[in-house]
Amino acid sequence: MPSTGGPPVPYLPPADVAEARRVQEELRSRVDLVGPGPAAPATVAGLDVAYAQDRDLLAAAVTVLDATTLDVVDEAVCVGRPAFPYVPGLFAFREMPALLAALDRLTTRPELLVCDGHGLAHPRRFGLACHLGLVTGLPTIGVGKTPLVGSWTGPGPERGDSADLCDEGEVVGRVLRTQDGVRPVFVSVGHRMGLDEAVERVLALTPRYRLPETTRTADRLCRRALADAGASGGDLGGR
DNA sequence: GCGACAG
DNA sequence: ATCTTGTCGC
Repeated sequence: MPSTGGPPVPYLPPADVAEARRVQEELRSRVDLVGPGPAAPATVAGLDVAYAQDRDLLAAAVTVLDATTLDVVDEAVCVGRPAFPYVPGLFAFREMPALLAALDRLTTRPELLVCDGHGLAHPRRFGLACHLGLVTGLPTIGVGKTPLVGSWTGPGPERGDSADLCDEGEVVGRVLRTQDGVRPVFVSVGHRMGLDEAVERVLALTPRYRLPETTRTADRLCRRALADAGASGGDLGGR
């Protein structure tokens, strides 16, 4: 029986920065960094958030893709207010409430979540992808566009070339070239997934562009939702 | 003490 | 994240 990492973890909004760090320290041991995840997932979801700083608004989007065709088969958004200030390393507390609300609005249950941000590659080894994995119980992967922690050498210039991302003497992720000659992305395990497996999934999601199709579709959706929220009066909701 | 710092 | 023109290259 594949483990889901124990009993469900509720999402609890922290009162301040110190409490947020304590929550991460407490939950980090419950992450499953090995997996394996689904051998051949039928669906993969992408999550992303867009901000309108000046209006104190945010839109969280989830798109569910057919893992083979990469067509969008389901999607949901949630427009709301940032739930926490932006503090590097505590990023999850800002976006999670809206992301969870969007996930709740899906009509299907994706088999894998690809997050816009890191998982294990985090100062306390508990980035957004890990937290989202524990709370949803789903396998998750973190894909960051820029590093938060760690150092590396390489990777080679071609699609598929990669190098270990190391921090404090441990491998916390993989720096992966998803297209020939483009800047690499930073892949790390979120939950219920091994690193090699995560890298394979990301490559399967990047047949053409630097970023996974999941991230690209979710990005377009949350931007559109934010624009609509401004055009249609400004009331929240998500439909 | 000084800088760095996912989105 | 977001604010933004032009520019290099396929």
